[in-house]
Amino acid sequence: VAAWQPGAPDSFAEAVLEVVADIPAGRVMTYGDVAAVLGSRGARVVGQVMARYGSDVPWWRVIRASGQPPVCHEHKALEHYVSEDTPLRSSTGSGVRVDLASARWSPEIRWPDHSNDST
DNA sequence: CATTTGACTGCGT
DNA sequence: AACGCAGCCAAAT
Repeated sequence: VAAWQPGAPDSFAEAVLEVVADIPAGRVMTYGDVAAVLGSRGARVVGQVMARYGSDVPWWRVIRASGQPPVCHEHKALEHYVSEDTPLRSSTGSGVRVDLASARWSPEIRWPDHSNDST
């Protein structure tokens, strides 16, 4: 991980990896949101990047607009959700749905960190 | 350079 | 609520 230099995205993929890597535990973002943060609407492009380079980033924090992790990866993602205490919305019986109403996170927020303040 | 492919999304049936 | 169809966008072939 951290094989790329922050602030110097060579490609759309690099930018995606940065945003995904910025998602804290217990929070999730939809592909469309990540794409929107990058100033693009290529939700599928984000997914495509994840499929190729996502193996090095917390991809389970990036889900579909339906609140479900990528197909074929729902089970693995669920393991991470329960491990990160991600706000789920339905039972773990059939379909892992994340509570986007609460788990949705914005990379612009940045958690209140005033450990270094300079006036 | 043109075509094809998706870890997607939103709407209609 | 589930399934199908068309739109979008950047990368890979």
